[in-house]
Amino acid sequence: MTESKGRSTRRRRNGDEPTADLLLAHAARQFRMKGFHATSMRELSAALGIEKSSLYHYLSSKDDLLYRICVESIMRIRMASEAAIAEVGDPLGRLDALILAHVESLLTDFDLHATTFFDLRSLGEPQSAAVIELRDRYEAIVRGVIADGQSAGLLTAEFTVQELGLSLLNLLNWTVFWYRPDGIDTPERIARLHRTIFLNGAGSGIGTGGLDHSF
Amino acid sequence: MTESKGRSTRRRRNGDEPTADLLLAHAARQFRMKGFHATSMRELSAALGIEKSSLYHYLSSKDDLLYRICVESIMRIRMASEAAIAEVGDPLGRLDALILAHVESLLTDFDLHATTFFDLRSLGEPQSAAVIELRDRYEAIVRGVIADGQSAGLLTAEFTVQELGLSLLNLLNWTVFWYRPDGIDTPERIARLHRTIFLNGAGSGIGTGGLDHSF
DNA sequence: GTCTATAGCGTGATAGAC
DNA sequence: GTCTATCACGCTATAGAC
Repeated sequence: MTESKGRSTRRRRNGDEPTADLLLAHAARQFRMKGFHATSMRELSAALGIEKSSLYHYLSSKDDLLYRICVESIMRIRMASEAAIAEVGDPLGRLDALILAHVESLLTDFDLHATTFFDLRSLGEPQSAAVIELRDRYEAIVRGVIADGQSAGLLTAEFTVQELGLSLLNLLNWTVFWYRPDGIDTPERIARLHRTIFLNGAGSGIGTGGLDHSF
Repeated sequence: MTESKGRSTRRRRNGDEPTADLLLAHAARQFRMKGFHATSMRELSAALGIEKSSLYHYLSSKDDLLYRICVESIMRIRMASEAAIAEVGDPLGRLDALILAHVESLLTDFDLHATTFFDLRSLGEPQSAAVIELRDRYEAIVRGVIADGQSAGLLTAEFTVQELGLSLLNLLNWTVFWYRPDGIDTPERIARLHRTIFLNGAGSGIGTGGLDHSF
Protein backbone atom coordinates (compact mmCIF):
# COMPACT_ATOMS: atom_id res chain seq x y z
CA MET A 1 0.00 0.00 0.00
CA THR A 2 1.35 3.41 -0.97
CA GLU A 3 1.39 5.90 1.83
CA SER A 4 -0.30 9.21 1.12
CA LYS A 5 1.04 12.53 2.29
CA GLY A 6 -2.12 12.85 4.33
CA ARG A 7 -3.15 16.09 2.65
CA SER A 8 -6.15 15.87 0.34
CA THR A 9 -6.24 18.58 -2.28
CA ARG A 10 -9.37 17.93 -4.31
CA ARG A 11 -11.61 15.10 -5.47
CA ARG A 12 -9.93 13.11 -8.22
CA ARG A 13 -11.88 11.39 -10.93
CA ASN A 14 -10.79 8.04 -9.53
CA GLY A 15 -10.66 8.98 -5.88
CA ASP A 16 -6.89 8.67 -5.55
CA GLU A 17 -4.00 11.04 -5.43
CA PRO A 18 -1.94 10.93 -8.59
CA THR A 19 1.27 9.13 -7.77
CA ALA A 20 4.05 7.90 -10.00
CA ASP A 21 2.78 4.31 -9.71
CA LEU A 22 -0.81 5.22 -10.42
CA LEU A 23 0.27 7.27 -13.41
CA LEU A 24 2.22 4.34 -14.80
CA ALA A 25 -0.72 1.99 -14.37
CA HIS A 26 -3.22 4.34 -16.02
CA ALA A 27 -0.87 5.07 -18.87
CA ALA A 28 -0.14 1.40 -19.48
CA ARG A 29 -3.84 0.68 -19.57
CA GLN A 30 -4.54 3.35 -22.16
CA PHE A 31 -1.46 2.46 -24.20
CA ARG A 32 -2.54 -1.17 -24.33
CA MET A 33 -6.03 -0.29 -25.47
CA LYS A 34 -5.32 2.46 -28.00
CA GLY A 35 -1.61 2.29 -28.60
CA PHE A 36 1.14 4.70 -27.59
CA HIS A 37 0.88 7.17 -30.45
CA ALA A 38 -2.90 7.12 -30.49
CA THR A 39 -3.10 8.07 -26.82
CA SER A 40 -2.67 11.77 -26.16
CA MET A 41 -1.36 13.45 -23.02
CA ARG A 42 -4.79 15.05 -22.88
CA GLU A 43 -6.49 11.66 -22.46
CA LEU A 44 -3.86 10.54 -20.01
CA SER A 45 -4.35 13.56 -17.77
CA ALA A 46 -8.13 13.28 -18.02
CA ALA A 47 -8.00 9.74 -16.65
CA LEU A 48 -6.09 11.04 -13.65
CA GLY A 49 -8.31 14.06 -13.18
CA ILE A 50 -5.59 16.67 -13.68
CA GLU A 51 -4.63 19.08 -16.44
CA LYS A 52 -2.25 17.88 -19.12
CA SER A 53 0.48 20.31 -18.15
CA SER A 54 0.44 18.90 -14.61
CA LEU A 55 1.63 15.58 -15.97
CA TYR A 56 5.04 17.09 -16.54
CA HIS A 57 5.55 17.31 -12.83
CA TYR A 58 5.78 13.49 -12.83
CA LEU A 59 7.54 12.86 -16.11
CA SER A 60 9.85 14.62 -18.50
CA SER A 61 8.26 13.48 -21.73
CA LYS A 62 5.81 11.02 -23.22
CA ASP A 63 8.73 8.88 -24.33
CA ASP A 64 10.05 8.83 -20.79
CA LEU A 65 6.73 7.42 -19.66
CA LEU A 66 6.86 4.62 -22.22
CA TYR A 67 10.42 3.86 -21.23
CA ARG A 68 9.49 3.50 -17.59
CA ILE A 69 6.60 1.21 -18.47
CA CYS A 70 8.87 -1.06 -20.50
CA VAL A 71 11.52 -1.25 -17.80
CA GLU A 72 8.95 -1.87 -15.09
CA SER A 73 7.33 -4.60 -17.15
CA ILE A 74 10.53 -6.53 -17.71
CA MET A 75 11.83 -6.07 -14.17
CA ARG A 76 8.61 -7.44 -12.76
CA ILE A 77 8.48 -10.59 -14.86
CA ARG A 78 12.16 -11.18 -14.26
CA MET A 79 11.90 -10.77 -10.47
CA ALA A 80 8.87 -13.06 -10.35
CA SER A 81 10.51 -15.75 -12.43
CA GLU A 82 13.83 -15.62 -10.63
CA ALA A 83 12.12 -15.88 -7.26
CA ALA A 84 10.05 -18.83 -8.46
CA ILE A 85 12.94 -20.91 -9.78
CA ALA A 86 15.25 -20.05 -6.90
CA GLU A 87 13.26 -22.30 -4.59
CA VAL A 88 13.44 -25.32 -6.86
CA GLY A 89 16.32 -27.65 -7.61
CA ASP A 90 15.23 -30.26 -10.13
CA PRO A 91 15.06 -29.29 -13.81
CA LEU A 92 11.40 -30.20 -14.34
CA GLY A 93 10.32 -28.36 -11.22
CA ARG A 94 12.25 -25.29 -12.33
CA LEU A 95 10.62 -25.35 -15.74
CA ASP A 96 7.18 -25.71 -14.17
CA ALA A 97 7.87 -22.88 -11.76
CA LEU A 98 9.15 -20.65 -14.55
CA ILE A 99 6.14 -21.24 -16.77
CA LEU A 100 3.70 -20.55 -13.95
CA ALA A 101 5.50 -17.43 -12.75
CA HIS A 102 5.88 -16.10 -16.29
CA VAL A 103 2.20 -16.56 -17.13
CA GLU A 104 1.05 -15.15 -13.80
CA SER A 105 3.16 -12.03 -14.19
CA LEU A 106 2.05 -11.69 -17.80
CA LEU A 107 -1.62 -11.73 -16.86
CA THR A 108 -1.32 -9.80 -13.60
CA ASP A 109 0.67 -6.94 -15.11
CA PHE A 110 -1.24 -7.33 -18.32
CA ASP A 111 -1.25 -3.67 -19.37
CA LEU A 112 2.46 -3.19 -18.73
CA HIS A 113 3.51 -6.27 -20.67
CA ALA A 114 1.14 -5.71 -23.57
CA THR A 115 2.38 -2.14 -23.92
CA THR A 116 5.99 -3.32 -23.94
CA PHE A 117 5.29 -5.93 -26.60
CA PHE A 118 3.26 -3.66 -28.85
CA ASP A 119 4.90 -0.29 -28.47
CA LEU A 120 8.55 -0.97 -27.77
CA ARG A 121 9.19 -0.06 -31.39
CA SER A 122 7.84 3.44 -30.66
CA LEU A 123 10.64 4.05 -28.19
CA GLY A 124 13.59 6.05 -29.47
CA GLU A 125 17.27 5.48 -28.89
CA PRO A 126 19.04 4.91 -26.62
CA GLN A 127 16.09 3.82 -24.45
CA SER A 128 15.00 1.22 -26.96
CA ALA A 129 18.37 -0.51 -26.90
CA ALA A 130 18.42 -0.45 -23.12
CA VAL A 131 15.04 -2.16 -22.90
CA ILE A 132 15.98 -4.74 -25.50
CA GLU A 133 19.09 -5.57 -23.51
CA LEU A 134 17.01 -6.01 -20.37
CA ARG A 135 14.66 -8.31 -22.26
CA ASP A 136 17.53 -10.31 -23.69
CA ARG A 137 18.92 -10.79 -20.22
CA TYR A 138 15.59 -12.14 -19.00
CA GLU A 139 15.25 -14.45 -21.97
CA ALA A 140 18.72 -15.76 -21.21
CA ILE A 141 17.38 -16.93 -17.87
CA VAL A 142 14.58 -18.74 -19.66
CA ARG A 143 17.04 -20.35 -22.02
CA GLY A 144 19.16 -21.37 -19.04
CA VAL A 145 16.29 -23.34 -17.55
CA ILE A 146 15.71 -24.98 -20.92
CA ALA A 147 19.39 -25.83 -21.29
CA ASP A 148 19.38 -27.48 -17.85
CA GLY A 149 16.37 -29.50 -18.93
CA GLN A 150 18.18 -30.61 -22.06
CA SER A 151 21.29 -31.60 -20.11
CA ALA A 152 19.20 -33.64 -17.70
CA GLY A 153 17.65 -35.51 -20.61
CA LEU A 154 14.29 -33.98 -19.87
CA LEU A 155 13.97 -32.05 -23.11
CA THR A 156 14.62 -33.17 -26.66
CA ALA A 157 17.96 -32.46 -28.30
CA GLU A 158 16.32 -32.40 -31.72
CA PHE A 159 16.15 -28.61 -31.51
CA THR A 160 18.57 -26.05 -30.15
CA VAL A 161 18.11 -24.18 -26.89
CA GLN A 162 17.36 -21.09 -28.96
CA GLU A 163 14.64 -22.84 -30.88
CA LEU A 164 13.02 -24.37 -27.83
CA GLY A 165 13.17 -20.98 -26.14
CA LEU A 166 11.40 -19.36 -29.06
CA SER A 167 8.71 -22.03 -29.01
CA LEU A 168 8.13 -21.65 -25.29
CA LEU A 169 7.98 -17.85 -25.43
CA ASN A 170 5.76 -18.01 -28.49
CA LEU A 171 3.39 -20.19 -26.56
CA LEU A 172 3.39 -18.04 -23.44
CA ASN A 173 3.70 -14.48 -24.68
CA TRP A 174 1.04 -14.41 -27.40
CA THR A 175 -1.47 -14.87 -24.61
CA VAL A 176 -1.45 -11.11 -24.01
CA PHE A 177 -2.98 -10.75 -27.45
CA TRP A 178 -6.28 -12.44 -26.66
CA TYR A 179 -6.40 -12.61 -22.86
CA ARG A 180 -9.19 -10.67 -21.20
CA PRO A 181 -9.07 -10.37 -17.40
CA ASP A 182 -12.81 -10.98 -17.15
CA GLY A 183 -12.63 -14.26 -19.07
CA ILE A 184 -13.22 -17.67 -17.55
CA ASP A 185 -9.68 -18.96 -17.87
CA THR A 186 -7.51 -18.54 -14.79
CA PRO A 187 -3.78 -17.90 -15.09
CA GLU A 188 -3.25 -21.34 -13.54
CA ARG A 189 -5.27 -23.16 -16.17
CA ILE A 190 -3.62 -21.22 -18.97
CA ALA A 191 -0.21 -22.02 -17.52
CA ARG A 192 -1.12 -25.69 -17.26
CA LEU A 193 -2.31 -25.71 -20.88
CA HIS A 194 0.93 -24.24 -22.14
CA ARG A 195 3.00 -26.42 -19.81
CA THR A 196 1.34 -29.54 -21.13
CA ILE A 197 1.69 -28.53 -24.76
CA PHE A 198 5.33 -27.58 -24.37
CA LEU A 199 6.31 -30.76 -22.55
CA ASN A 200 3.99 -33.41 -23.98
CA GLY A 201 2.30 -31.82 -26.96
CA ALA A 202 -1.33 -32.18 -27.89
CA GLY A 203 -0.84 -35.49 -29.63
CA SER A 204 -2.23 -38.70 -28.18
CA GLY A 205 1.10 -40.36 -28.83
CA ILE A 206 -0.16 -42.64 -31.60
CA GLY A 207 1.02 -41.92 -35.09
CA THR A 208 2.04 -38.34 -34.55
CA GLY A 209 5.76 -38.75 -34.17
CA GLY A 210 8.46 -40.64 -35.96
CA LEU A 211 10.24 -39.81 -39.16
CA ASP A 212 7.25 -39.60 -41.47
CA HIS A 213 6.97 -35.83 -41.36
CA SER A 214 5.38 -34.47 -44.48
CA PHE A 215 7.86 -31.60 -44.24
CA MET B 1 3.98 -9.62 -63.11
CA THR B 2 1.91 -6.45 -63.24
CA GLU B 3 1.45 -5.06 -66.72
CA SER B 4 2.34 -1.43 -67.13
CA LYS B 5 0.35 0.99 -69.21
CA GLY B 6 3.40 1.20 -71.43
CA ARG B 7 3.82 4.90 -70.78
CA SER B 8 6.70 5.87 -68.56
CA THR B 9 6.23 9.20 -66.88
CA ARG B 10 9.34 9.71 -64.80
CA ARG B 11 11.97 7.75 -62.94
CA ARG B 12 10.57 6.44 -59.66
CA ARG B 13 12.73 6.03 -56.62
CA ASN B 14 12.30 2.27 -56.86
CA GLY B 15 12.06 1.97 -60.62
CA ASP B 16 8.42 0.91 -60.68
CA GLU B 17 5.15 2.61 -61.43
CA PRO B 18 3.07 3.10 -58.33
CA THR B 19 0.24 0.62 -58.43
CA ALA B 20 -2.32 -0.30 -55.82
CA ASP B 21 -0.42 -3.50 -55.01
CA LEU B 22 2.92 -1.79 -54.72
CA LEU B 23 1.41 0.88 -52.53
CA LEU B 24 -0.02 -1.74 -50.20
CA ALA B 25 3.31 -3.56 -49.96
CA HIS B 26 5.30 -0.41 -49.24
CA ALA B 27 2.79 0.79 -46.68
CA ALA B 28 2.70 -2.57 -44.90
CA ARG B 29 6.47 -2.56 -44.72
CA GLN B 30 6.61 0.88 -43.14
CA PHE B 31 3.69 0.17 -40.81
CA ARG B 32 5.39 -2.98 -39.58
CA MET B 33 8.64 -1.18 -38.89
CA LYS B 34 7.40 2.06 -37.35
CA GLY B 35 3.75 1.43 -36.60
CA PHE B 36 0.65 2.87 -38.26
CA HIS B 37 0.39 6.13 -36.33
CA ALA B 38 4.11 6.78 -36.40
CA THR B 39 4.24 6.51 -40.19
CA SER B 40 3.21 9.68 -42.01
CA MET B 41 1.69 9.99 -45.46
CA ARG B 42 4.79 12.04 -46.24
CA GLU B 43 7.06 9.05 -45.59
CA LEU B 44 4.73 6.76 -47.46
CA SER B 45 4.75 8.91 -50.57
CA ALA B 46 8.50 9.37 -50.35
CA ALA B 47 9.03 5.61 -50.49
CA LEU B 48 6.97 5.54 -53.70
CA GLY B 49 8.66 8.57 -55.20
CA ILE B 50 5.52 10.71 -55.49
CA GLU B 51 4.09 13.70 -53.65
CA LYS B 52 1.88 13.03 -50.66
CA SER B 53 -1.19 14.49 -52.26
CA SER B 54 -0.83 12.04 -55.14
CA LEU B 55 -1.45 9.18 -52.73
CA TYR B 56 -5.09 10.19 -52.56
CA HIS B 57 -5.55 9.11 -56.12
CA TYR B 58 -5.10 5.52 -54.89
CA LEU B 59 -6.80 5.68 -51.51
CA SER B 60 -9.43 7.72 -49.74
CA SER B 61 -7.74 7.96 -46.36
CA LYS B 62 -4.94 6.56 -44.24
CA ASP B 63 -7.46 4.40 -42.42
CA ASP B 64 -8.66 2.99 -45.71
CA LEU B 65 -5.12 1.90 -46.43
CA LEU B 66 -4.82 0.07 -43.13
CA TYR B 67 -8.16 -1.57 -43.70
CA ARG B 68 -7.09 -2.92 -47.07
CA ILE B 69 -3.86 -4.26 -45.59
CA CYS B 70 -5.76 -6.12 -42.87
CA VAL B 71 -8.26 -7.64 -45.28
CA GLU B 72 -5.53 -8.63 -47.74
CA SER B 73 -3.51 -10.22 -44.94
CA ILE B 74 -6.33 -12.40 -43.70
CA MET B 75 -7.60 -13.36 -47.14
CA ARG B 76 -4.14 -14.51 -48.15
CA ILE B 77 -3.51 -16.74 -45.16
CA ARG B 78 -7.01 -18.14 -45.42
CA MET B 79 -6.72 -18.93 -49.13
CA ALA B 80 -3.33 -20.55 -48.62
CA SER B 81 -4.52 -22.68 -45.72
CA GLU B 82 -7.77 -23.73 -47.37
CA ALA B 83 -5.94 -24.75 -50.53
CA ALA B 84 -3.42 -26.74 -48.51
CA ILE B 85 -5.90 -28.77 -46.51
CA ALA B 86 -8.26 -29.30 -49.45
CA GLU B 87 -5.82 -31.79 -50.95
CA VAL B 88 -5.53 -33.92 -47.85
CA GLY B 89 -7.97 -36.35 -46.29
CA ASP B 90 -6.52 -37.76 -43.10
CA PRO B 91 -6.61 -35.64 -39.93
CA LEU B 92 -2.86 -35.67 -39.25
CA GLY B 93 -2.06 -34.77 -42.81
CA ARG B 94 -4.53 -31.92 -42.70
CA LEU B 95 -3.00 -30.57 -39.50
CA ASP B 96 0.49 -30.81 -40.97
CA ALA B 97 -0.63 -29.07 -44.15
CA LEU B 98 -2.37 -26.33 -42.18
CA ILE B 99 0.65 -25.62 -39.99
CA LEU B 100 3.00 -25.45 -42.94
CA ALA B 101 0.70 -23.25 -45.03
CA HIS B 102 0.00 -20.95 -42.09
CA VAL B 103 3.66 -20.45 -41.28
CA GLU B 104 4.63 -20.01 -44.92
CA SER B 105 1.99 -17.35 -45.47
CA LEU B 106 2.93 -15.67 -42.21
CA LEU B 107 6.56 -15.36 -43.21
CA THR B 108 6.02 -14.67 -46.89
CA ASP B 109 3.51 -11.88 -46.33
CA PHE B 110 5.38 -10.88 -43.22
CA ASP B 111 4.69 -7.13 -43.43
CA LEU B 112 0.98 -7.55 -44.05
CA HIS B 113 0.45 -9.98 -41.19
CA ALA B 114 2.60 -8.11 -38.70
CA THR B 115 0.73 -4.88 -39.48
CA THR B 116 -2.60 -6.61 -38.97
CA PHE B 117 -1.54 -8.06 -35.63
CA PHE B 118 0.00 -4.89 -34.30
CA ASP B 119 -2.20 -2.16 -35.69
CA LEU B 120 -5.66 -3.65 -36.02
CA ARG B 121 -6.56 -1.75 -32.87
CA SER B 122 -5.82 1.51 -34.72
CA LEU B 123 -8.61 0.79 -37.18
CA GLY B 124 -11.91 2.55 -36.52
CA GLU B 125 -15.40 1.15 -36.78
CA PRO B 126 -17.00 -0.40 -38.68
CA GLN B 127 -13.84 -1.59 -40.48
CA SER B 128 -12.36 -3.00 -37.30
CA ALA B 129 -15.37 -5.24 -36.69
CA ALA B 130 -15.32 -6.40 -40.29
CA VAL B 131 -11.69 -7.47 -40.06
CA ILE B 132 -12.23 -9.21 -36.73
CA GLU B 133 -15.09 -11.17 -38.25
CA LEU B 134 -12.87 -12.21 -41.14
CA ARG B 135 -10.21 -13.34 -38.71
CA ASP B 136 -12.71 -15.24 -36.61
CA ARG B 137 -13.90 -17.05 -39.71
CA TYR B 138 -10.35 -18.11 -40.51
CA GLU B 139 -9.67 -19.25 -36.98
CA ALA B 140 -12.85 -21.32 -37.16
CA ILE B 141 -11.22 -23.26 -40.00
CA VAL B 142 -8.19 -23.87 -37.80
CA ARG B 143 -10.40 -25.05 -34.97
CA GLY B 144 -12.22 -27.34 -37.41
CA VAL B 145 -9.00 -29.13 -38.26
CA ILE B 146 -8.23 -29.47 -34.57
CA ALA B 147 -11.71 -30.80 -33.84
CA ASP B 148 -11.29 -33.42 -36.55
CA GLY B 149 -8.02 -34.43 -34.97
CA GLN B 150 -9.68 -34.79 -31.61
CA SER B 151 -12.51 -36.88 -33.04
CA ALA B 152 -10.01 -39.17 -34.73
CA GLY B 153 -8.23 -39.70 -31.40
CA LEU B 154 -5.17 -37.94 -32.71
CA LEU B 155 -5.31 -35.03 -30.26
CA THR B 156 -5.86 -35.04 -26.52
CA ALA B 157 -9.31 -34.45 -25.09
CA GLU B 158 -7.82 -33.00 -21.93
CA PHE B 159 -8.32 -29.53 -23.36
CA THR B 160 -11.11 -28.01 -25.41
CA VAL B 161 -10.91 -27.24 -29.10
CA GLN B 162 -10.78 -23.56 -28.17
CA GLU B 163 -7.85 -24.08 -25.86
CA LEU B 164 -5.89 -26.20 -28.31
CA GLY B 165 -6.61 -23.62 -30.99
CA LEU B 166 -5.23 -20.85 -28.81
CA SER B 167 -2.11 -22.88 -28.08
CA LEU B 168 -1.50 -23.61 -31.73
CA LEU B 169 -2.03 -20.02 -32.83
CA ASN B 170 0.09 -18.78 -29.93
CA LEU B 171 2.86 -21.01 -31.14
CA LEU B 172 2.58 -20.01 -34.79
CA ASN B 173 1.61 -16.34 -34.75
CA TRP B 174 4.12 -14.94 -32.28
CA THR B 175 6.76 -15.83 -34.86
CA VAL B 176 6.08 -12.52 -36.63
CA PHE B 177 7.42 -10.83 -33.54
CA TRP B 178 10.99 -12.05 -33.85
CA TYR B 179 11.26 -13.41 -37.39
CA ARG B 180 13.70 -11.64 -39.66
CA PRO B 181 13.64 -12.59 -43.35
CA ASP B 182 17.45 -12.59 -43.51
CA GLY B 183 17.81 -15.04 -40.63
CA ILE B 184 19.04 -18.59 -40.98
CA ASP B 185 15.77 -20.32 -40.15
CA THR B 186 13.66 -21.33 -43.14
CA PRO B 187 9.86 -21.28 -42.94
CA GLU B 188 9.99 -25.07 -43.29
CA ARG B 189 12.22 -25.57 -40.28
CA ILE B 190 10.17 -23.15 -38.20
CA ALA B 191 7.00 -24.96 -39.22
CA ARG B 192 8.56 -28.30 -38.29
CA LEU B 193 9.63 -26.96 -34.90
CA HIS B 194 6.14 -25.76 -34.09
CA ARG B 195 4.57 -28.90 -35.52
CA THR B 196 6.72 -31.08 -33.32
CA ILE B 197 6.08 -29.03 -30.20
CA PHE B 198 2.36 -28.93 -30.78
CA LEU B 199 2.00 -32.64 -31.43
CA ASN B 200 4.71 -34.22 -29.31
CA GLY B 201 5.99 -31.49 -27.03
CA ALA B 202 9.61 -30.89 -26.16
CA GLY B 203 9.65 -33.51 -23.43
CA SER B 204 11.65 -36.69 -23.79
CA GLY B 205 8.66 -38.65 -22.56
CA ILE B 206 10.23 -39.63 -19.25
CA GLY B 207 8.86 -38.02 -16.15
CA THR B 208 7.22 -35.04 -17.79
CA GLY B 209 3.64 -36.22 -17.89
CA GLY B 210 1.29 -37.92 -15.50
CA LEU B 211 -0.70 -36.44 -12.67
CA ASP B 212 2.14 -34.96 -10.68
CA HIS B 213 1.74 -31.46 -12.01
CA SER B 214 2.97 -28.91 -9.53
CA PHE B 215 0.00 -26.73 -10.57
C1' DG C 1 1.76 20.53 -7.18
C1' DT C 2 -1.66 22.40 -10.07
C1' DC C 3 -3.38 25.78 -12.86
C1' DT C 4 -4.24 28.98 -17.49
C1' DA C 5 -2.44 30.18 -21.66
C1' DT C 6 0.15 29.50 -25.58
C1' DA C 7 4.09 28.47 -28.43
C1' DG C 8 5.71 25.74 -32.31
C1' DC C 9 5.36 22.07 -35.09
C1' DG C 10 3.73 18.14 -37.94
C1' DT C 11 -0.19 16.01 -39.41
C1' DG C 12 -4.08 14.23 -42.74
C1' DA C 13 -6.55 15.93 -46.21
C1' DT C 14 -8.26 19.24 -50.01
C1' DA C 15 -8.32 22.65 -54.09
C1' DG C 16 -7.31 23.33 -58.45
C1' DA C 17 -3.80 23.85 -62.33
C1' DC C 18 -1.78 20.98 -65.92
C1' DG D 1 -2.24 10.87 -62.56
C1' DT D 2 0.78 14.12 -60.60
C1' DC D 3 1.89 18.45 -59.18
C1' DT D 4 2.15 23.07 -55.94
C1' DA D 5 0.11 25.35 -52.34
C1' DT D 6 -2.42 25.56 -48.34
C1' DC D 7 -5.81 24.76 -44.73
C1' DA D 8 -7.41 23.53 -40.23
C1' DC D 9 -6.49 20.83 -36.57
C1' DG D 10 -4.34 18.31 -32.64
C1' DC D 11 -0.24 17.35 -30.75
C1' DT D 12 3.83 17.66 -27.16
C1' DA D 13 5.90 20.64 -24.37
C1' DT D 14 6.91 25.15 -21.95
C1' DA D 15 6.20 29.65 -19.27
C1' DG D 16 4.91 31.60 -15.35
C1' DA D 17 1.21 32.77 -11.79
C1' DC D 18 -0.50 30.96 -7.43
